[in-house]
Formats: sequence, C-alpha cells, structure tokens
Amino acid sequence: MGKRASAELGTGRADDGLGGNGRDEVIYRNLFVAIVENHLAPGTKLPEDTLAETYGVSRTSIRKVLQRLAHERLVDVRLNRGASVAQPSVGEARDIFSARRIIECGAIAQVVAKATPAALEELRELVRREHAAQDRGDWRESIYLSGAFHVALIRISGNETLTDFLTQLVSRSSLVIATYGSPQTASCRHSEHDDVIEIIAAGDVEGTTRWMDRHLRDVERTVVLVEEEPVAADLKKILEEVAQRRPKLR
Amino acid sequence: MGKRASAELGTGRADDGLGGNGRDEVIYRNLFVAIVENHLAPGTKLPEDTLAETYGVSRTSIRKVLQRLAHERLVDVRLNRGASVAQPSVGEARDIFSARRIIECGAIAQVVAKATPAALEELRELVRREHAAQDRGDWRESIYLSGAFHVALIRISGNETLTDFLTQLVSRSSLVIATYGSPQTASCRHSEHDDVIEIIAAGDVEGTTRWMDRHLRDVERTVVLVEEEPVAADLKKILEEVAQRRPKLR
DNA sequence: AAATATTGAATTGTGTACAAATGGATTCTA
DNA sequence: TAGAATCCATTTGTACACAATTCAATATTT
Repeated sequence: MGKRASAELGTGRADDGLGGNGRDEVIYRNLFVAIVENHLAPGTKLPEDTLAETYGVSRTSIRKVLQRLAHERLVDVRLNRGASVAQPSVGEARDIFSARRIIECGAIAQVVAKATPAALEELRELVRREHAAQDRGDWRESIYLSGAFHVALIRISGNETLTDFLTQLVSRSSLVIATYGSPQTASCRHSEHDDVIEIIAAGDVEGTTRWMDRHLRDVERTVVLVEEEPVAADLKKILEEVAQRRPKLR
Repeated sequence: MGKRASAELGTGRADDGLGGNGRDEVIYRNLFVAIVENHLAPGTKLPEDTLAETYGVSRTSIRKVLQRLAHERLVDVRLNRGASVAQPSVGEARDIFSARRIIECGAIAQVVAKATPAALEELRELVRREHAAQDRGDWRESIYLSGAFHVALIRISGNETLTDFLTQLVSRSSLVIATYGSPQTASCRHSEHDDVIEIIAAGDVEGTTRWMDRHLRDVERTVVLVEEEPVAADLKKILEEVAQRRPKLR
C-alpha cells in the first residue's frame, strides 16, 4: 500500500548538498508530507518541544528541519515565536501560480526534446496511481500524486535546479489549496494528466505548452480566494499517525 | 563609498520568514557577499570554529547561517565534513543559465506591464553605479551590481517568489563565473544594460524578451567550461576585510 | 619500499543547560 | 467594570560540553 518509492515529491536524493543525515531526513520527510498532504492545517503551530518528543530527538535536530522547511516556505518561523505551518496570502498564491506557468511552460521544449519512452511510462504510472487514489476517495494521496506528476514532468528536462524550484512551488500550491480551496474540487476535476502525455509523445511543443498553460489556469481558478480562519489541532497525534502511514521510513 | 542601500542583491527584508535575528543576518550577509563577490574562491573550506571566532559567536549560530547558504546552494555541506564554498559543476552551470533564460524571459511581459518611471529610474541608477564601478576597475562591485540589475528588473514584475528564485540563480551565476570564467571578461563586456531600459520604456515585450535571451546567452558564452584547481586561502583575514568594507552592518 | 594498519589531533554532530523573550492570567488602579 | 501593569509559565535563542567521525601522519607488516 502507498508505495511511492519511484517518484517522490521532493528531491529524494539522500545527499542533497544540505548535509542532512538519515534521521533528520526522515523527520523532514514526515513533516513535509504532513504539511503537503494537509494533515496539518495552515497556521498550525509547530512547537520545538512537541516535535522533539514526537520524534525522540533533541530540539537541535528539530530546529534544523524547521529551518529547512522555512526556507522552502512551507513553515513560517518568526523570531522568538517559533514555527507554524505557512499560510500563503492571496498575493503569494497568485505569485506561486504565475511562477509555475512561467517555469512549467518555459521548460516544455526541453521536456519534449528529452522525453524517452521510459520517462513517459513513468508519467503514465503516476497517472494510474493518481486515478487509483481518486477512485478510493483518498484525496490526500491524490493531491500529492498530482503534484508529483508535475514535478516528474519537468524533471524530464534534466534541469535539476528548475526541478527543485518547481518542487517548492508545487508543495506551496498544496498549501494554497488547503488554505483557499475545497480539496475535492482541486484534486478530482483536474485529472486530465493523461492527455498531455500523448501530446508530449507526439513531440508537439506548441501543443504541450498550450495545454500546460490552460491546465495551470484551470487549477488556479478552482481555489477560491477568500480568507479563512486558522485552526488548532492535536499536533502530536496527527504526526504519529502520519509516521505510521509510512512504515518504510525508519 | 560603496553605498548599496537601495537595491541589494538578496531579499533585503529583515523579516524574511526565516526567523533570523539581527546578528545572524549580519553574519549571513557578510558571508553571502564574501562568496558572491568572489573574495572566497569556490571550494574554500568554511570551518565552523573559524567562522565562530571571526564573528564572535558560538558554532550554533554559524551552523544556522551555513545551512541557509547551503539551501541557497552557495555552500556545500557534506555529512561530517563541514561546509565549503560551492563549486558548480559544468552541468549545474548550464542548468543555472537555462533556468535564468526561462525565468527572466518568462517574466518580461509582467515587467513591461508594471514598469513605472520610478522603477525605470532605479534601474538607471544601478547601471550608473555599475559603470562607475567598472570605470574604477572594481570588478567585484561591478559583478555584484550587474547581478543586482537583473534582480531589480524582475522585481518590477511584483512576483516575490520569482524574484527570490532569480536572486539565488544570480548568486550562483557569480560562483559559476568565479569557477569557470575570467572575471574581467564576464563583467565588463556585458554592460549593455542601458539598452534594455529603453526597450522596456517603449513597452516592447517582444523586443525585451529577445534582448534578454540574447544577453543571457552572451553572458553564458563568456564562461569557459574547463575545470580548474581548488584554492585555499587565509579565510579569517579575508572575512575580516569584507566585514570592514561594510561598516553599516553592525 | 609499498601497502596496510593504527593512532591522534582536528572537526563536526547532538544533547543539555541556562538566558531571554513572549503571551496569558492575575492583580491593581481609576 | 474597563484598562493598565505585573507576574509567571511556556517557549525560543544561544552557548557549551561531550560523543562520533574524519583525515593525515606515523608505525607496522610483508
């Protein structure tokens, strides 16, 4: 169940140039997933003590992870006030989708040029898993895989730097959806991912670019840009559940 | 001398969402400038003790700064091996410039749309300072201001997220130039920055995009893609000199 | 002499202790 | 009772100490 070994959302590489060892990486990954899959609502406070207890390490390690997430704009860290799950503003939300259009459309030419049959098959596999998640009503996994698809698509370009940027944008998009959109709308309707694979396979740069631009505008349109109220929940319990859902990380 | 208050390369904002207080910020800024202005050659080791002594803080603070720089890919941090100034590979260099073309060209439309007279005047001021730096042979300041120009241009788009990405790419470009290019070639020849301001002022999106694409390809072409040898230097001394050059930071 | 093993100084990783700051509850005042 | 000031519990910031690891120099073996 839930094997997502092949194409994670995120860098995935053990040596990411940030010097994180295995344990930090697991903690980071758990928090990352908890935020991106919306187990932790935007605005949720993330006290260092609680996290340290939860994962059985000292605050030192936790702080490192929190700073990394802060740099990826998934958590907000304010001086002397600790960390909390980021709440993108409306302006930020617009910036994020605008940036996605520029990057994802801009990289299409190289993606089409380098799209091997194996790469396309990997995309199809992601779409299959996305549909499966939708069919069983797992909208969290569905959103996650939808994001993973976009990242996997751009990764075909071979540009790691751009892929890292997009990974961040896609993660933050999940936060935007969690903050402003109704989850089911955002994830279910836009499973047109099948279509684009064939356009890419046909070598149609123009068509792929048009598809991507329209697709991203569609996704953006589903999020309602109305402010909502922050929520507080049982952090420790949630994190332990997320940790259990991912037994491979040990 | 060297007043660069108006348009720094980097976020500049005190509250950057990362929770850095004043002192960390100063240390970060000093190291950032030392790396981007090529006072510290790519590959230079950055031992925590030395930095802690230099800035009169404990290793704890230093580690935080180093991790931030690592996340911006300006330093490499390897497990149990410490930090060193990043040495972009040839592939990374290509990725960086490719990403810059996509982002900088992609954002042009919004830049032209939002370009106010005040914004254009700020660009002109940067070009003036860049020329002044060139005229007195200060190629470090010249490279710095050249990068600041590109960032300021994209900042006009109003997209902070994209601006942050470009800031990172421009910083890393400095590292690429330091690693593979001869400094004078890279900074002096490409002071065609004047030209683009007028094209923007004319509201010519197409023209500006073409200019930018060609400009970036020109810059990329000046860096010779041949490996070189790492160097070791007197780290502490260099950092103290850089700190003194920037008296406003206290 | 070359290759390998060992030792130790130097450096990084991690936990803990204490200082500083925050925010809420209580008390005081008008 | 409303508002302001104060106090205290909680949480974060920073320094330091010790463990673990690396790297290079020396010693050992063949």
